Amino acid sequence: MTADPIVLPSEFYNRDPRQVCRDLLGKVLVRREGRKRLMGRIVEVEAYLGEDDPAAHSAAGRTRRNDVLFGPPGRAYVYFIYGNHYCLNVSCLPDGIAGGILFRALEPLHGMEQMAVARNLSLKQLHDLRLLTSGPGRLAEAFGITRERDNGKNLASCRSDLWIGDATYRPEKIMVTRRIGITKAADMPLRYVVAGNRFVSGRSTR
DNA sequence: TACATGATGCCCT
DNA sequence: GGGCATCATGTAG
Repeated sequence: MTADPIVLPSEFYNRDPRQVCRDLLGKVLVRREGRKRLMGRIVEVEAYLGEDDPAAHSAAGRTRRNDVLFGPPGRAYVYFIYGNHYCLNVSCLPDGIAGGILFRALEPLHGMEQMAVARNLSLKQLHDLRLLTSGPGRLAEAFGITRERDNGKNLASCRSDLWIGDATYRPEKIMVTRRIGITKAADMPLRYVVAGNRFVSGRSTR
């Protein structure tokens, strides 16, 4: 087994979500299951700016549901959507100021078999690895992420069983587009993708 | 207490 | 390309 990547400190997230988005592309999401590891390279994220962003969960002010977004940076904000799916976010900006980033797609790096089991995919379906982690609901399911288990967890600590590590990999080119699946503030360019990466969600991989 | 809605994915056509 | 499952949350009443 290769060594774990170095965990990114909470200061990394203590900035404008748009800047964190750019720097997060290419980093690695790690799930520790005992001695085993699930790892995926971050290739698609979306910024949610806080109380001034109509599309953000924090737009209506602080509630029990979105409390993590208002808390300290580098924490996991997990919510349940459409009665079916969990989505993973990380909080940004200092304690008291809302802001976060939605993880939309990963490139699987390690533990693909276990991800397939978590996604209820057969070996035959495994011919396309995009089915594992392309899309926010998919990647959450592949990594076993739920609100009960992970909401509020510190992603900036390698003592957590879910955290984000640095990587030597740097995306050649970053593309910025509109965010997916929202109606309010839909034309704001706040979705960041690794250009040309085949694990980016959506129809056109470009 | 009731109801509308949603940062999705899957299956069918 | 479109319909639909399925439920936590927030808001209205």
